[in-house]
This record gives sequence, C-alpha cells and structure tokens, in this order.
Amino acid sequence: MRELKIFNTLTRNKEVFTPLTEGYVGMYVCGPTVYSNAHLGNVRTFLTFDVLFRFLRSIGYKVRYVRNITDVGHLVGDGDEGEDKIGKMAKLEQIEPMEVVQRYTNDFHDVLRQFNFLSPSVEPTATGHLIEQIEAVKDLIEKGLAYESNGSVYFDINKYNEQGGNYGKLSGRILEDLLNETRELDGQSEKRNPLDFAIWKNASPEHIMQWPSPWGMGFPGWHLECSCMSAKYLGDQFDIHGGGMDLKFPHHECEIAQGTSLNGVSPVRYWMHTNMLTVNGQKMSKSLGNSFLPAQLFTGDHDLLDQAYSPMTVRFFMLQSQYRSTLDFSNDALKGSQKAFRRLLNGLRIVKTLSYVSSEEPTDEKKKKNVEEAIEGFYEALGDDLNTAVGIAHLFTMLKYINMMYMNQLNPSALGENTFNELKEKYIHFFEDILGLKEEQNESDASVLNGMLELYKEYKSNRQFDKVDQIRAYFKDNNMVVKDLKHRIDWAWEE
RNA sequence: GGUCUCGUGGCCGAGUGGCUAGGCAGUGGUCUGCAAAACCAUGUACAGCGGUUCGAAUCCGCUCGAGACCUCCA
Repeated sequence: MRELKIFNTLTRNKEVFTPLTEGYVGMYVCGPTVYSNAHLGNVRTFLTFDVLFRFLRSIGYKVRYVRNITDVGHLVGDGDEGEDKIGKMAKLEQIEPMEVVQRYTNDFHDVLRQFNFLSPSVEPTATGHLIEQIEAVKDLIEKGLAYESNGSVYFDINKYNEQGGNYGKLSGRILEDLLNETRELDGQSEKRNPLDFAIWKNASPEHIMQWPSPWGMGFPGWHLECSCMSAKYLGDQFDIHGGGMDLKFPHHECEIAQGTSLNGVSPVRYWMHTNMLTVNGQKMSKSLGNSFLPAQLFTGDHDLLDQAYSPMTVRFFMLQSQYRSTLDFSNDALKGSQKAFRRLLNGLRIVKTLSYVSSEEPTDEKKKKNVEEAIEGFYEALGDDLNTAVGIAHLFTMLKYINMMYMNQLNPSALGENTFNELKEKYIHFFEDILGLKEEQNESDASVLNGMLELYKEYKSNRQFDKVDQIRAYFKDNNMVVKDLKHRIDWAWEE
C-alpha cells in the first residue's frame, strides 16, 4: 500500500499514516448545522475530505466515512445561552424545526451532488442519537466530570484536568490563559468555571426543540453529538477526524475531553484541519456577509462576480491549492482555473480515444521516464498530506504527452506499450476517481456533430471558406471549437 | 491584550538550506486559407533590514504588512 503522510494538528507534524486496523480507515468529519444554505467555505472543507476519501480508496483502503448533520443543539451567539440556530430559523420562517432541517439538508445534499462529492458511508443526525447523548451525560456525571445546575449539565474542565486530562492540547492553549481571558458571559453563573461547557441544556418553555431527560426538558449540547456518533460508528478510538480550522477550538477540544472521559482513550489519532477560504483577504463567513452561495457562483449573480463559474471549475480551482493554505477567491483566479480545467477536460476526451499502435519507432527513454515519473509523482503528491496542487502539476505533464500523441507529434510506441497504457489508465483514474472531476455539459448528439464535421471537411477541400467559417461559428456558439488538425478534424470544448 | 499563521514573478499557487513546480495571461516560433487548438522557446519571483552558513526565498532576530483563533462559524 502506498504511503500517506498527514499533518496532524495534535502534534503539529507531518506523520506517516498507519491505521488502527490494517487495511481499514475510520474517518469522521464535522458536517454542517442545517439552519441555512451551505456556502462555499463549507464546500472547501468537505471537498478536502472527499478527495482524501477517494485517495484512501484508490490506494487500497476500505474506508468508513462518517459525516454528521447537526440538527439540534447548535446555539446562536455567545456562550451557552443563545437560541438554538434551527429553532430560531423555524420561528422566523414560521415552520417546524424539522422542516428547517429538511430544507437545508436537502440543499446541502444538492450542493454536494453538484460538486460531485461521494456520499459518506454513514450520515448520522444529532436528533437521531438523543438516547446515546443522554446516556453519555449520565456517564459523565457518574464519573464526576460533569455536574447539574438548574436543569443543565456542564462538563467540568478543572476535574478533567485534575484527572490527567489536558484541555487545550489540540489548539495549543493553556488552561490558565484561557481562564484569564474569558469574557463575562450570560449563564456563567450556572457554571463552576467559565470554561465549562454545556453537554445538556435546560430548555425554556418557548424553546421549540426539547426532549425529556433525567434533568428535565432540554436538548443536548453541540459538542456532545460528535463524540457520541463517532464512537458509535467508528469506535472509542478511530483514525482520522477532520473539520475546518475554526472548529479546532473549542469544538474539537471539547470532543477530545468528552471522548477521553467517556471511553478512557483519546478519541482521535490524526486530526486534520482545513484552512479558510478568503475573499479579498478576509475569511469568507456568513456573519461578514462576504460569503457566496454555490448557486450564485453557478449563475454569476453576485456583486463580486464578473461571470458564472461551473461546479467543476470551482472544484478544480480549490484543488489547485493545498488544504492547509488559505485560498483567496477572485475572478482572475477563477478564470484561469476555468481555462486550465477545460484543457484537462479536453485531454480526458482525447485520451479515451487513443489506443496503442506498435511501430518501428524506437522507445524514447527520456519521454518514457518523464511520463512514468509524472504518474508516480501524482501518487507521491497526494500521499504527501494531500498535495493536490502538485498532483495537478503532474497531471499537466501527462496531458502534454496525450496531446502530442493526439496531434501525431509523438508516436505511442515511443513510450512503449506498458507506459502508454499506464498513461491512459492513470490519467482517467486521477482525473475522475481521485480528483473527482467530470464532464459537466451534455454533449450534443454525437452523430450531428460528426455530420457537421464531415461537411466542414468537404467545404474545406472545396476551399469554400465562408461555409467553413460558418460551421466554426456554430460550434463557437455552443461553447465548442473545431479542431482543424493536420491529420483529422475534431471538436473540443472551448477553453 | 493573549496564542498562532502567512507575505513567492502581471494574476493564482506549490515548494523549502544548493537540483526548471504547475496553471492563467504575455512574447516569439512550428502548423494553418485565416484562425483556433496543440507542441517548442521565453520571465534576473520569493515583503524589508541584519545574522548563521561554503551557500538562504528556505534557518535565526528585528521591522513593516495581512490574516486566523481566543465568541456561533467549514
């Protein structure tokens, strides 16, 4: 099996990935809170783990990929006293909370489908795991690591640290510093320590979403669901946990504290955090009002956008950077990606038509080696903390040879049969299966296109250039171009 | 205020002590009825100032600039 190195937030080092069980990987990614539309920043995180999922499978792992849907417990605003995000939206729109959940879950799934994401193996919801969460709260109270206060239950951070815990180890924070900096927040009076976080919240009568519990009517704290669901589907300890950098503290820190307390083992072996998407250098976020909805991008309907960009263009754009770097969103960058993506896409069409023909031409060892190194280089790049940017650079090297053969500038036999077949097979595999890119326009009826090209040939041999130009114009109107090559006439998507 | 990250050629974006990343745009060429495409060629890049080193964009220090987290956010 090929090597995969992962930058582990816990150790701040790139480490060689070794799974708990040979050949199998358990991966958990914090999914969205479904109280509004998914925006592009969300997409970047899920894209990273989609590619990781694909890559792990490609190199031979069986992967169980769990990505949750948060449909309760995530509060609005500061601290632990805000309104439930979903409950708030339900009131605003005068619908049932579960209607809010359904609407935005559907939206989330639609968006992911447009970006060609694979479905996770399990997609659990917080409301579907209330019993597990209540049991976990009981367990934590029994262990003396949580206490009840006014119908709410809080996790006791000081106790946790006294018993050998290390709250802050993931985000590199020191408990004392945190204590000194904590602002005065509402609801703090219920807590023994301002850093303690709610694992069960007492619901006020007007709170829409509430369930019975040993502590009265209430609802689970946000951090708890991930601990319960990851343990349930992946075990007390599992391989990879991912999410956006902004979840590192406090969400993931709390998950570690809960998981360690509940199961006696630190829950996650490799923590991965994706960096933020920025717009003009600032984090894209809903609260700053600079976030794009995918739909706006696809239609170009946004003040900051010059034109529409297709889902695959955006997917490719994001893959051109490494997930731990911030990525800045701009029209110029997107346009560059659009063109680059179409070139690779045309290469995909071409490579599928190429087949090996033996000839007298001797092998060109230099070119052969160049192709082999590009293929190997792609695997190495992805295996190096998922460096898709470098992987794509190798894909362009492969594209060059594909184009050369297509243009009759290079004979396939110069590469040798094995290398030729590898080039063909891997280009398709990298493009479609690992990077998850695909053709997105419906090809017009091939026979019509071919008929047009036959006419083109005829007009051209009769030197009726006005007719020839008309056919070119027709193709151009449909975002295509006629490729008038020495040895054949073909079409391609306009770049 | 605390913790941390980043500053790469016109644009985007990898890399990280000595070896051409890559893409887009530009320029020249091959090809072409003309184009397009493709291929070939082409760029004195690493914020500034010091230091360590045979050698630094890469390590260290300082300065300037940008950003993230510390409070809901992927």
